[in-house]
Amino acid sequence: MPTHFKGCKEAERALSAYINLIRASDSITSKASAQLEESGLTVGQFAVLEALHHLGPMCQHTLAKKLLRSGGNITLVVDNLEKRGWVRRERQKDDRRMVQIHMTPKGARLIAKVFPEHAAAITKIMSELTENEQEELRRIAGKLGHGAEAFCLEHFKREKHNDSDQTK
Amino acid sequence: MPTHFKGCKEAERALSAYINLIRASDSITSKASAQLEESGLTVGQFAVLEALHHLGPMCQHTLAKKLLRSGGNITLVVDNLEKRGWVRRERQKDDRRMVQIHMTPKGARLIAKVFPEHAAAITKIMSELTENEQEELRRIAGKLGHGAEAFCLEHFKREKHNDSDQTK
DNA sequence: ATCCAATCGTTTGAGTTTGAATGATTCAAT
DNA sequence: ATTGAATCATTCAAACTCAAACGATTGGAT
Repeated sequence: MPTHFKGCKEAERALSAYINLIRASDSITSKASAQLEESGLTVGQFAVLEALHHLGPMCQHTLAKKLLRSGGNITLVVDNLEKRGWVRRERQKDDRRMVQIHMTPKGARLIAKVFPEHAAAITKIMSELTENEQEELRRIAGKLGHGAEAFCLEHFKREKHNDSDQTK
Repeated sequence: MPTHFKGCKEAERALSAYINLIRASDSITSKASAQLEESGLTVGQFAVLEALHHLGPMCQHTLAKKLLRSGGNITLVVDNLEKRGWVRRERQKDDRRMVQIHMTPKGARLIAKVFPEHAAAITKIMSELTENEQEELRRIAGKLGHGAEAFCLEHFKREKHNDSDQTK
């Protein structure tokens, strides 16, 4: 490498954006996890319960893909959720390789309470930004994260729109 | 506007932005760590070496504050860096509670090689965004991450053009 | 029917991270 | 000088994460 760096200005701009992106993400994550901790939930546990809450029962493999976690990780998280009586495993009859994860009534009550709290906390944190800034952040960050398939909070919108059905 | 669900639209906007932010951060972090892995460095190890590279020797407590990590974590990371001969510990004479962490020549050579590679990788990833988008991302994410004190990559800028401006 | 590859969940080992407890050292106030 | 509070590094237990190896199950090809 010679003394002058080929993309000095470009690198400067990219790294500044990168640093602030990571920092913002860390900051919000730590606030959010502190808030979840009060309910006795870890971030991973919340993600699983929320996916089940909004999308219904599903097998662990689907869960792993949706939450972008390894299969082994899902096994552990579901283990812990099962220990606390928030979900139960149910072997599928037609394909015994799969295990459907169902929320228990207790788990459903928990997530029904915690999710709005969590959403409100996120909303409050994001309210440091103007509406336009939030829109821009969504758009720009969306371009960077296209590799990631689905994060379940995404389905929050749909739930809010068809408000009449909560029957599971 | 009679909204019995206060802030529905607002929450929707906030959560969408939040989800994309986290997703983008995860995506970039996984790419970056994969790239660092080729040099045998973890993200935490890179962060420590980089801090020492740009800011000079410092004690572990300072390192922990700068990198937003726990003291125990820094001890472990420094342990591992020391095992591989990249840093050395040096008890401070004037205050024997503190241990200054110095980079070895071997560590200096490593970070001098790896840092430009890493910066280039980040720059490439961020080049999915236009210049304006990068600027906007930096500005908006900066508003959200103000709680976080200092991430050492930040000092990259100053190092790169310390001939023109020093507002330090 | 039998074999083979793919899929799914679990287990294991290694790494990272935190928080609490511990021990050493320093500094300030007697 | 002695005590007591504060600071710093280390250690430990716990949790989370991944990748790889493994066993069970399924479906397709022969």
